[in-house]
Amino acid sequence: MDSTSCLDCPQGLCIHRVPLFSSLSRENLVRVAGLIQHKSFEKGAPLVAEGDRVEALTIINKGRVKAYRYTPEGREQILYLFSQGDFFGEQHLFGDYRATYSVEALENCRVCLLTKSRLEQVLFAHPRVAITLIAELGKRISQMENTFQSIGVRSLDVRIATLLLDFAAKYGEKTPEGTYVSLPISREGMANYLGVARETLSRKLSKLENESIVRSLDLKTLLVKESRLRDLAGLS
Amino acid sequence: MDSTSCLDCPQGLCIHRVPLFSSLSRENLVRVAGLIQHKSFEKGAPLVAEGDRVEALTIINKGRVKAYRYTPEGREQILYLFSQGDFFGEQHLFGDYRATYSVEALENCRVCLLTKSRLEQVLFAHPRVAITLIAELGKRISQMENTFQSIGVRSLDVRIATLLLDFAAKYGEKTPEGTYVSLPISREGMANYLGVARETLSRKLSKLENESIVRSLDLKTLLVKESRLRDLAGLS
DNA sequence: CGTGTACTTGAGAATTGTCAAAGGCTGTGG
DNA sequence: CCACAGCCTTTGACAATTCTCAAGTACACG
Repeated sequence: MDSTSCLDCPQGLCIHRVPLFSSLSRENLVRVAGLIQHKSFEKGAPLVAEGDRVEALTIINKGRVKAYRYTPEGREQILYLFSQGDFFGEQHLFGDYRATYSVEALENCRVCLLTKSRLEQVLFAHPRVAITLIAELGKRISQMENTFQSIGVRSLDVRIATLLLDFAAKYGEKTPEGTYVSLPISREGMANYLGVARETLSRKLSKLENESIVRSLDLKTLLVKESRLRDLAGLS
Repeated sequence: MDSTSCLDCPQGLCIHRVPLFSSLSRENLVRVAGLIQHKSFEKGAPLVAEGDRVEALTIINKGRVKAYRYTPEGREQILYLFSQGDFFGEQHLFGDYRATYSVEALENCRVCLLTKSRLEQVLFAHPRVAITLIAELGKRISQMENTFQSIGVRSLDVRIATLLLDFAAKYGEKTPEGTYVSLPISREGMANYLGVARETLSRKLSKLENESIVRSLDLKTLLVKESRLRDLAGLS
């Protein structure tokens, strides 16, 4: 849990990889970098707890994290999976000031932190960054709309195919035999994400395995045939 | 479908009611007002069609509209219901440039339009507005997270209670006998919104009526007991 | 006052949830 | 290196919920 300025970054300016600041010139990038702090978290460590006061925008530099809440019934509901270049916390900086979800490291990770006042400073000085931020939020909203729609879809098979395709796009590596997907979460996590029982997901995955559409190599690794998933998802 | 500047607004500056511009001084409000155009739409008229090129941020001035898509199965999936003070189109101004959903007037309505270039102009000149916009987007994301979670909730009864409470908060009028809710959409619309069959929603509403939790006065008007819905929704 | 649309209700089929038991992987300690 | 404990996952059987199809009813509109 060390905390250092971005200027001390071993590989130089890490924020050049953050899309949020892509509109900045090298000079301004250096200036912004000076405002950023770093932290590292070990697998399983909490980055934010629901109800916490949020002080900073967090940008993922390395590793994956999950954002989740507990439902009234005590089930963990995953809202987001963030990885390199993603950010979170912006809703709570200019609004309620309290985190509405918890965030936990799924792997060892490193993040950039930009406090509220420093972010405001950046936004005032660089309107282009504000517009990029607005665009990024728009993208996130669009993604949520897609998720939302796929939930409205009655068929669970379609929703599962869609989820696997999302994972393949984000965490997959294409090979001639298919796409190797490194799953960020357990079956239980996926089931909760989809809002179904763990057992139901198991059965559906088994069915897909029988049909040679996916193959479970490892609990955290799946070999999937994207083209056949697309058929199922109705995208074709 | 007349189109006039906001300065010609009958009741003076209508944008003073738009939260987005709440940070502006009267003077700047007048300046921004000059950049805004108006349009009126009759009930049933399309404001945007999916796939259209989006040229302007649209702010609802009067009336209600629905934003929706068609699922692959041909079902209409409602994504948002917007009413006075709400806005839409921002995702498509700084990103894909194409609308990812259609918008239709549910009642006669009037809207304010701010074109992309003019909005950028405003955001550059008034960083405070950009921050307000970011905050508003954050709020919308939070709402979507809530919706998302309530869909993750297995029990349909809970989801229905939550929806009715949302409607009561937005479109309800409290009286000693309960809250009179003017429903913006049909039963079919609600069912699609929840992602269930029309018939299932009917049955659930009948059950709620038997338990004297809601009373259907009219297809578009419901008398609901909010406290009992809150019990059902598990909020209490 | 009819006609069409939207809504409600019923019955059986299909899907999913729940509970219980068995299987498999991981890590620790002998 | 093996045995075992603990946890996650899978499978099975049955219960509960929801969907689909079909018929009947209420309401809005011309």
